[in-house]
Amino acid sequence: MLKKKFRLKKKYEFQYLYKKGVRLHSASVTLLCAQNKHHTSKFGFVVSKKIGNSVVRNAIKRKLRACIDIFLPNIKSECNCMFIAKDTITQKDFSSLCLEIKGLLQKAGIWYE
RNA sequence: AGAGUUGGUUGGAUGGUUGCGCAACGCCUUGUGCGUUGUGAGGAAAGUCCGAGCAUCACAGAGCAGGGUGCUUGCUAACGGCAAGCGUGGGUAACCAUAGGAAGAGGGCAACAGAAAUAAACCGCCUAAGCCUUACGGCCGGCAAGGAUGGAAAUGUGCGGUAAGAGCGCACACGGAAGCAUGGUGACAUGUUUCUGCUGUAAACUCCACCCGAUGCAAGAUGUGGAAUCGUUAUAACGCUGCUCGCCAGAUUCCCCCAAUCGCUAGAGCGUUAUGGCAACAUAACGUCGAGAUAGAUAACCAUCUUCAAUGACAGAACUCGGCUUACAGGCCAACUCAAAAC
RNA sequence: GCGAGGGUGGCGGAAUGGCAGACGCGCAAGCUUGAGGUGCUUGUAGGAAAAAUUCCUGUGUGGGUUCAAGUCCCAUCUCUCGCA
Repeated sequence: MLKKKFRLKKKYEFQYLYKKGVRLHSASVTLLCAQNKHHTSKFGFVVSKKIGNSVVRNAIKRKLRACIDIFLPNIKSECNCMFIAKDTITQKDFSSLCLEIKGLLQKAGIWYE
């Protein structure tokens, strides 16, 4: 699970990403990312009310956080990333979601082996 | 064994590994740190439909308007909740449903159909009295028994009565109102006497009785720099309520900042036992402390046990309680009803 | 968390408790034209029956009040909006 220091918290951070972030899409997730001035990368997760009730939404957020926790050593620092879930995400299981996010990070150019 | 009714209960347990929130303690490299220990969602946490606490708003106040409730007695901090009853309706029954005061305070509405819709005469029935006519019959009239309709046509049956008829009279039945008696705390029930035959609608307005000040933790408290406008002994700008009164000397807007800290969890709390009560519930004693986040923590995997099964339902605290309503895989328990084979 | 408003033909959108679907758009058929457009007329909720026509179901869903409910009351589902 991802610790709090790696998470996006403030509203202005989210607003900045919505305005300036680079958008990349996959089947069930949208990634927005941009450079930041800190030493660490930060991650935010957005799941809208349309996707399901609170139990479903919390479960999706947990899965996404677990995913990033696994990939954290392979991700470049100094980058803010936001993941927006689409409604198709409810049919995905954990392993295929991980592959999808790995592909997105590679597309964004912030992945290194 | 079948069909069914009602109520209650449960919503896995233990251990391990990897993680997350909060609290306490410890460490040193003093911070977006590490370690140890403890603790960490529900029966509905949900819907936000009611009722309270708490907070702010003249001094929390008055009147009007507006809103709510509506059989009785009790319970409760309070309630539109609950319990026990009453009346009415449904069901073979167990049982279920029930916003159930007033239409004699007042107006309003009742489409279409029908002669007529809250009072009547289209068809119909009748020529006894009066007038005309030799007579048949007609005029003047009388009647509301029968008849298309409709949710509703003014109580039903029989006898008398009559020209024809009619609660016009009588008997019985069915209501309604008032009085009295008995039982019950009461709603009401039973009996009886007198009068009486009145359309429905208040979940439309209304009347009657009772209740309600407004806003909600995005309440509010602490802290915080600058600018502008309005007001300052008055008919009070602004605010308290929609309006009127009454009260208040500071108020409003914009920019900046933190989305800071507090509020934030020991409470009408929970469990057991005893006593009182048909019950809801109350009282006493003993024990107990069980989340407090703020982009928002509870998860994943494994093993063992209980189990038909546990991989499985509905579903995630956001100031806190009491209810109501709705969603829900499966399991368990209790009480009762109907039909009837067989014994 | 707190609060407010809506749901009616294929679409938008009316309707005082009284024959549900005004009106507009769209669609279909006919007339007009050499042909098309425009214009005019008629029809158009769904289902069943060969047709005239008849029957049944229809205002998000389920109950209730009423003779009668899109309308009044209760519960519920869903959509939209506001409040720092």
